[in-house]
Amino acid sequence: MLELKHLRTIVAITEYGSLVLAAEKLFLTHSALSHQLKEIESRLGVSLFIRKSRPVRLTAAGERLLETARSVLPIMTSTERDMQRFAGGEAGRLHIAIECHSCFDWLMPAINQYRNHWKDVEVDLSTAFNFVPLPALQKGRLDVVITSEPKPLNGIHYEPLFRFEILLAVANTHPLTQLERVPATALRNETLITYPVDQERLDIFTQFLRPADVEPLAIRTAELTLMMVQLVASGRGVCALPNWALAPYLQGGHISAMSLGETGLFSTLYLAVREEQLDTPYVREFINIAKETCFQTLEGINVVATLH
Amino acid sequence: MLELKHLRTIVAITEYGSLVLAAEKLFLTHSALSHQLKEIESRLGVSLFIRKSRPVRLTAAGERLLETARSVLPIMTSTERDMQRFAGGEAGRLHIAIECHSCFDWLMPAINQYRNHWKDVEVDLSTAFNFVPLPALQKGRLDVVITSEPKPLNGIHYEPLFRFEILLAVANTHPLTQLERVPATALRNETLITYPVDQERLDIFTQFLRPADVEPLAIRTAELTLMMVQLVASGRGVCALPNWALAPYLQGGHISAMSLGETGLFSTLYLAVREEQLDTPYVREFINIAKETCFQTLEGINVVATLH
DNA sequence: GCGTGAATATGAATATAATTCATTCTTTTA
DNA sequence: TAAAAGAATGAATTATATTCATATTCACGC
Repeated sequence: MLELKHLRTIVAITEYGSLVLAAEKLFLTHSALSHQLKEIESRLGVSLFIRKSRPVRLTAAGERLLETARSVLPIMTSTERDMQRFAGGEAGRLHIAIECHSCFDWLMPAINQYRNHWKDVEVDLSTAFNFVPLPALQKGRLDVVITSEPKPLNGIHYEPLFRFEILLAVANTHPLTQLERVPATALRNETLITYPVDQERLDIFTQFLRPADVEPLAIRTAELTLMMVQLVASGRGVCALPNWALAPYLQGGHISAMSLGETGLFSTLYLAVREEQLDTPYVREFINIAKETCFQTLEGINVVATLH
Repeated sequence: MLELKHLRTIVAITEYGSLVLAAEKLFLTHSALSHQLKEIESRLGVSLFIRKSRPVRLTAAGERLLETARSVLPIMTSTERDMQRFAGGEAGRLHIAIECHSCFDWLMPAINQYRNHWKDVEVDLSTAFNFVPLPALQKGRLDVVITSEPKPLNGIHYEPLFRFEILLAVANTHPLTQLERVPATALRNETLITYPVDQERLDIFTQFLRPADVEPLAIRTAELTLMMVQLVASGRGVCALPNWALAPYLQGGHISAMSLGETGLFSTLYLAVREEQLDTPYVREFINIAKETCFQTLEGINVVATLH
């Protein structure tokens, strides 16, 4: 019933004091304004202006409407400005999910740095341990997924971040420390400690043990890297972790680590986004900052990182 | 560009989770909604909903728009409700002007009583000593005029309030107190005290002195009734005032008063409004309260008031 | 008063925008 | 994987807003 154009009309008429002038400023003929005014007045059942006097004066109802106009129109203006910022890629939403437990190390600094420059982007981080994140990315529930499995999907772009080696961590006193490289079969006598996720999502199984048709003696889980390392250090099992996740413990001499298999077990971490978002400034910039930050972090802990 | 219907659309879609349901609630086909949504999205250059998922989800831009909708739509609703109250005559404006100095006595209580019941009427009182109020009433700058000169004018309705006698007030020791009725010629030797307004507006001149072709010895003015009475009491002049304005001073015995001429000088006070407003509840009610109140006031001071 | 110029109002014609209908494409669920 | 429900699309239709041409009203000067 009441529309914004009526509010704009009220404001213009009171501001310029006449239909003719107001019409000009609204890029209309005075006839159009007259019709519009008449229409809304008869709809509302009140008159808004007293036309018998010049300049035209507001009635009490007109005053009330003007008050509304003065509070509503600025809101609309600022909303439209914000829409432009969304359109221009200055503002937006970045719901990030990580599939890998150890990613916090470099992702947190990245997010903090990013937030400083992109105040109008709503950043949200969640772990994707209990759901498959890529379909959610496709459907727009997520905007960024950090994964090491770049499954080709319609409309999804994978940006390689870095390549890393998965090492087997063992206690310093463990007999396997005698070997340079650990064959799959060596794990037949070991308790393997993993994150509590589906084996399908762990390279140690999919890339190493299964191809060799090996099952470890036992499997137990731990939530955090630190917990896994402590279990390993006390000789209660072994675990496979990225070199950069193990680095601080290796440097502290708490545990030892060896390559897996003849060639070593390598993996690449990817940042997945929707293709349509690839050229959006605030997304593009997140990718850049993420790359820089993980590089710096990896250098800082003295792990050789080979970009894909 | 952005219109209220878009805000309503956003709200409905988020509330019902689907275009089909939202369209139903908005009394539209889902096709119409789809077109509308597409149109505004392409205009703004942003997408507001992610349609790939069901129920449809808001994008960040959509969230921002929803926020605006939630703050703006209630304002519009309450504005429309207020418009209905204006239309129904429950709310309005009552700019009152009085031409007669002594009217405050009964008008103030009337206005106070009125305000209690009609909170949504903006009451404003001004004196019309320096301008002619009736044209202003015609043109809508005023809504009520209290006058004793019911000049027939297009679209103006005069509601008679009461008839009263204008008495000549003199000092208790004044020789004129010997007379029952004072002839015009008796004022040739008197100083006449009046309100500081044009003589055209004073009945003592237009109805009494001029017809008899009499001019008083001298004329001096005073702003307030009390001042006039004090001047009269101390023998510095005489003055013509409504019986009800003089009543308290007569009862106190401070001054004396006599009728003017053979028949006495009478006048009637009218309440003037625009004809079109006569049936508006809040105006009608003001007329009623004004009538009641001046009756009560006049009775209270023991002055016989004859309603026209 | 009465006439003049400027402002506003009105009616019919026109242009613009919104809505529907019919159909296709997409997503979800059984 | 098929069926059903939801959403998108294009063309036709309808409703709405605007203009043009003209009439009316108002303010101001004589």
